[in-house]
Amino acid sequence: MLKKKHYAEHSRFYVAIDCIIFGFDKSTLKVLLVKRKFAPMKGAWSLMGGFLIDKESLDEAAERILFSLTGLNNVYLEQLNCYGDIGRDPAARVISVSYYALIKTEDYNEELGVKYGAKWFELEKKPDLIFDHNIMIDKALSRLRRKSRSQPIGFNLLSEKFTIPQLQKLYEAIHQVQFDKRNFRKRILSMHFLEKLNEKEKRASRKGAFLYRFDIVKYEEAINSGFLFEI
Amino acid sequence: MLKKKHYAEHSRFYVAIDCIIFGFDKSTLKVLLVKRKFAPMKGAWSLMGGFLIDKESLDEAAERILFSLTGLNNVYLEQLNCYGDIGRDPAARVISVSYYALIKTEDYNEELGVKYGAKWFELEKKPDLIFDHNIMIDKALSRLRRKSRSQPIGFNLLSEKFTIPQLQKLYEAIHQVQFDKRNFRKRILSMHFLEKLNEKEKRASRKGAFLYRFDIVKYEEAINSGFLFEI
DNA sequence: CCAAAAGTGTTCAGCTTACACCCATGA
DNA sequence: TCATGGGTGTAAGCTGAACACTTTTGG
Repeated sequence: MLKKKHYAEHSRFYVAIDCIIFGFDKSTLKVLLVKRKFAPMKGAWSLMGGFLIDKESLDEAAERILFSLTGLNNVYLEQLNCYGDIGRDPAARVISVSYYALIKTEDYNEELGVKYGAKWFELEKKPDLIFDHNIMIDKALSRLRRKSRSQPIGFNLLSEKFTIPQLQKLYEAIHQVQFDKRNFRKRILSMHFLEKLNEKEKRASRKGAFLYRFDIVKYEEAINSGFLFEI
Repeated sequence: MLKKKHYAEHSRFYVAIDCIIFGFDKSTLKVLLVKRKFAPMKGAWSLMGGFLIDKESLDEAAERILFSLTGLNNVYLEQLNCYGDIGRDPAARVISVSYYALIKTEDYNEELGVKYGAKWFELEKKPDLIFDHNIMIDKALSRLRRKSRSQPIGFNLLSEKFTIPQLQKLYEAIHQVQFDKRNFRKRILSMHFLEKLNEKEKRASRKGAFLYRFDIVKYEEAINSGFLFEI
C-alpha cells in the first residue's frame, strides 16, 4: 500500500484546543480562566483546554471542552489560530488550536467551574498565563473587536432580553470607547432588527429601560436585501 | 513522571500545511495549484501542501513548503484556519493548517514548479480540488479581500515599482468591482506613502505611466500618528 | 493624425458627529 | 423633592461618489 507508506513516514503530534471564554458583566468584559491541574506549570492560570481525541472534529472538541467547564451547549464558538512553536509547551510538542466563545454570564453555572478552579477576570486585571495563552487572548480580543463591528455577535454576550443602555455598555466595553447615547440608539434602532418589548428592566434605574430582543429573522432579511451591519 | 503520563494518554495526529498561493497577472488574480503525486486522489489538482516535521514551527513549515514549490523566501505568508474533520482525508486522520501567500508572479520560477505539475489558475476557472481545498481557497480569498482593504498587503502582489493604473487593476481584481480612476488616484495618493519615481512604464500605453514605490517607512510613520489605511 | 491609456477638479448628497434638556420613578 | 439613569431632535462639517475632457506618443 503506497499511500499508507507515504503517510506513515511522517511524525504525529498531540493536538490540543484552548478556549478563550468571554463574558460580559454589567459594564465590563471578562474572560474565564482556570487553574492548571497538571505539570508543567501546575497551579498556574491558563485558558481552559484539552486534547483532541480520535473520534471528534476540532469544532466538536472545542464544544466538548467548553461544555465540560460551563455546562453550556449551543454557544457562539469560533476558531481562531493554530499555535505550533516548538517549545511552546515545555513538556511535549503540542499543536494547539484556539477558539473563542461568547457566553451569557447569567447562564454560567459557578458550581461546575469550581472543580477546574475557574474564575472570571477583567481583561486588564488578568494574571499572567502559561505558554502562549496571553497571546491567544490578545488575538481573541482583536478578533472580537473587529468582528463585533460588522456582525451581530455581541448579542451572544447579553441575555435574551436587554436594554439599549446595556447594549451600549457592551460595545463600549468591547471597544474601549464612549459612544453618544443618542447617536448609538439612532444607529442601532435604524437597523430595524431589534424588537421592542412591553417590559422594562428596572434594576438599573428608577425610571426603568425598555427591553429589546434581537430578531434574527429580520436581521437575515435585511442582510439578504443588501443591508450592511456596521457599528 | 506524572506529566509524561498525562500527555502520553492522548492520541497524536499527522499535521499538514496547505498553501493558498495568490499571484496577480496584469489584470487577474490567480492561484497556483499542483497535481497531487500520491494516493489518495493521485493526479487530482490540489493546493501545495506537506507534512509538519518535528524540528520546525508551523510558520517554518509553511515557508519551507512554499519555498520548495516557488524557490521564494521572504514572502508574505499568513496563517488562516485549521481543518480537522474526521474524514477530510480518507487515507488518514490529518489536521491541516492553511496559509495564504502573496507572491510577485514575475519572481516565480516556472521551471521549479514543473516537478510538482504546478499551474496558475484564474479563480473563476480553477478545477475542483481534493478534500476541503476548495473551502480553503474560498476562505483565503475572503481574508485577502477583507485584509487588503485595511492593510497595505496588496503591494506584495505587485513588482517593487508599479503604476497607479496597475494598482487600481489589482484592487479591482481582488474585490471584483470597478473604481473611478480619479477617485482611486486621489485616495491612494492622499495617503502620502507612495513615492513617485522619475521613470515611466511604457508597455501598457504609448503615453506611459509614472512608476511608484510603496514607502514602508512613510507608511509606518503615518500609522503611528493615527492614520488609518482604508480602501 | 489617430487610437489608446494617463492624468486631472469640482459638485452634491448623505452620513457622521456634536450637542442639551425633559421624563419617570423610588427612596 | 431630589437624585439617577432613560429617552429624544437638529444643525454643521466632512467624506464618498459621480462625472468629462485634455495630454502624450507610437504606429
